[in-house]
Amino acid sequence: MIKTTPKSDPQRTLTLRDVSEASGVSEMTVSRVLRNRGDVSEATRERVLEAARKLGYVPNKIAGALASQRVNLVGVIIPSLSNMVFPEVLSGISETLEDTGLQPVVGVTNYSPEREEAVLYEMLSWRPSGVILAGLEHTEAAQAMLARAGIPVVEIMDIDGSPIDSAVGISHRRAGRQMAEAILAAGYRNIAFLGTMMPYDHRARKRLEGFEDALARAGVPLVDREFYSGGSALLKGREMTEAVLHRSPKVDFLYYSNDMIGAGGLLYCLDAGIDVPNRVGLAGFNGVELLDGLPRRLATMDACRLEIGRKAAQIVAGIRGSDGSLTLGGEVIELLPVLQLGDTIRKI
Amino acid sequence: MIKTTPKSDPQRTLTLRDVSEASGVSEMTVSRVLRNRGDVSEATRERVLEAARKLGYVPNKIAGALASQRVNLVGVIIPSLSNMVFPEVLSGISETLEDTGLQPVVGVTNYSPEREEAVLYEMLSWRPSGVILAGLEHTEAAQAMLARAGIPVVEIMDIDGSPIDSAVGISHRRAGRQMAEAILAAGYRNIAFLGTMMPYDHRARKRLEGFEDALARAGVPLVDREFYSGGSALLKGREMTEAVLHRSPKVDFLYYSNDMIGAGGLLYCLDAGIDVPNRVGLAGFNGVELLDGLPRRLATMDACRLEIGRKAAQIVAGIRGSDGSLTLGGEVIELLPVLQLGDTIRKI
DNA sequence: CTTGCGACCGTTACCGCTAACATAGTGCAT
DNA sequence: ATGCACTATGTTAGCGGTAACGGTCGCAAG
Repeated sequence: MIKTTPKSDPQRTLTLRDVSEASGVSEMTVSRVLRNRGDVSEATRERVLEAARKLGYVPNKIAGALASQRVNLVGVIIPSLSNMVFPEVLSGISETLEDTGLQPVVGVTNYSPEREEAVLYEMLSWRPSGVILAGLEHTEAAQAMLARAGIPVVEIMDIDGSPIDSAVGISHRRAGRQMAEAILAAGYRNIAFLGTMMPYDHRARKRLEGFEDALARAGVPLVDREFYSGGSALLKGREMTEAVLHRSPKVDFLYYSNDMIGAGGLLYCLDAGIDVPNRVGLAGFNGVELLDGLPRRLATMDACRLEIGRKAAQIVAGIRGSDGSLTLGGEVIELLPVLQLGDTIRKI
Repeated sequence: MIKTTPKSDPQRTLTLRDVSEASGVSEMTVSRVLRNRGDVSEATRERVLEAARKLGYVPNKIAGALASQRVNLVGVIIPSLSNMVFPEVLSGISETLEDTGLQPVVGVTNYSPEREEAVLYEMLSWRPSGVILAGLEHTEAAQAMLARAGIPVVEIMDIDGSPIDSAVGISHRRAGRQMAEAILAAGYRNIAFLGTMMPYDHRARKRLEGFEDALARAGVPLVDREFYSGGSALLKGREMTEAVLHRSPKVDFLYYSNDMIGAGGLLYCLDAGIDVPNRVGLAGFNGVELLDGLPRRLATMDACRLEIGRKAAQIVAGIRGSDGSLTLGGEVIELLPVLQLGDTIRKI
């Protein structure tokens, strides 16, 4: 039986057969040429490429993936894009995925476990060759799906918990402790916390836990705390700072759950003529680039975002690290954030 | 012929057949249940759903898409994620796509036409049901691919040019002109421009063109200009502002190509004790949320980002707008940005 | 003159799912 | 009883590629 394609419709989307007919070889040979696989003579290779180019053929990866059982996609699931934190992780991921033939596909959950589950389901239904997702907390169904998927799963950002497969991140509890210790060492004793209210921002919660833990060990209670949700973080930082300083005048240190509200607080203090870091000290978390432009350098901790992205991508792609190490799965990689004192914690 | 699946391997990825065997109906019926299509009795529906749930079945969209020739993906191609502008457009897109069954898939070009072409090729090879991409400037090959693809194509952000299919955006030339007129009306006459150097940021270029055009018509030349690339925008804004004000002391207005460097400039001026807006006026572009937290409100123009995302998604999804209008393709929708004078242009 | 082998290219049988059509049962008016 | 409309389910034939294997041809070695 000879199959032919109707020449009539010029806008039909092209298939391998079109290229094969145009170049006088079999579909298989065209496929081989376009994938650079198997032996094809230089002459036919060029003939095929020429035909494909002229026709404007774009391969159908759907068919290809179904036939080969291989998909060059990696699902990346993150809580938010408006955070500046996650785009940076993404950079790390796509950067190292670039020369592996793998491609990241991003899904956003808005910090909702249910949305995460839905996004994950959708992604797995495209049979990606790996999944990278933020955090260690997921719905039961999501965990089951991941465990069943039979692909590398890397949970990033956080390592305080038990991963499904691999994990790359920092210990937020330890980060909170470290910051508390630095603050105590600088002599501050009336400390307040300002942060997000999001019930599902587990990492911010863990930082606060570590922070309070270290304070408690030194016998220093948290003097005040203030939470927010939504809105412009910079503005919220201003407002919350004003509120706390009015409500608790004796407060001498403000620990923010992220740099953005910390920056807002810093701007407020400078505006209000408050002596930073002597009257009040400030610290944030993340080490965002934005801070470089501020009048004073906010104390913060770098969360190793780029490096987390890189390592996670390496695991999914099965790449050796720069040190020659190969992570096969089931490993936990802890990165160590660096404390940057900046200009908003007084030197001892 | 009776097909059976080997029960041996418990980690084999599941197919419709597994669910069909587990629930005692044909694959087709399972397919119908899972897609909510066609008539299925309540009894079998529940039996099937139960079996699917218990097995942890995740459909294979690759096979489904190939068979049905329908893919619920929309390709979205943008220059950058670290700009805050594009995530907001994305929000608009995903928000309106949410209840259409369509799903956005994001690709990033880093302002490189070649990367855009590569990303587009990759995307089209997944046969999405629509493409949304930033700007009207693309490589020839990219334009050809889009024209051949036979799907809705929406070019966003900019309308100063000729679109392939549909376009939603603002006129950046006009935006530049409007800002120039407002600045002139406020009495400023020694105006400088500070912006990105990226050769492929066509929209910034067009704004500058419109800006200079309006100045020229009033017989006012641009006194100075300064370009940057890379680095922290806020910091660059500070540095560039300092450089310009030193080099051209008579400058009385600084027009920035985006709000981020504008904010840096504003912080510099406040630090340096420069009287804003009397000694020097400032204006940016975009209306980013960040600005709300600044000590003074920077003059800017809202670029209608959310609305652009929404409209673009509506076109791709074939949804009626809130006014009942239905865009079929080939239309250009111009949105009108709103000038916000803020506190950095003196009132007349 | 075979034989063997590698380079090159074609044939066949799927991949997992769905469109389209076919079939069996059921109730109801004729 | 007969036919018909309608519901609920099954059967068949692909979708557009690719893995695996088969064939052909030219040429050097036996």
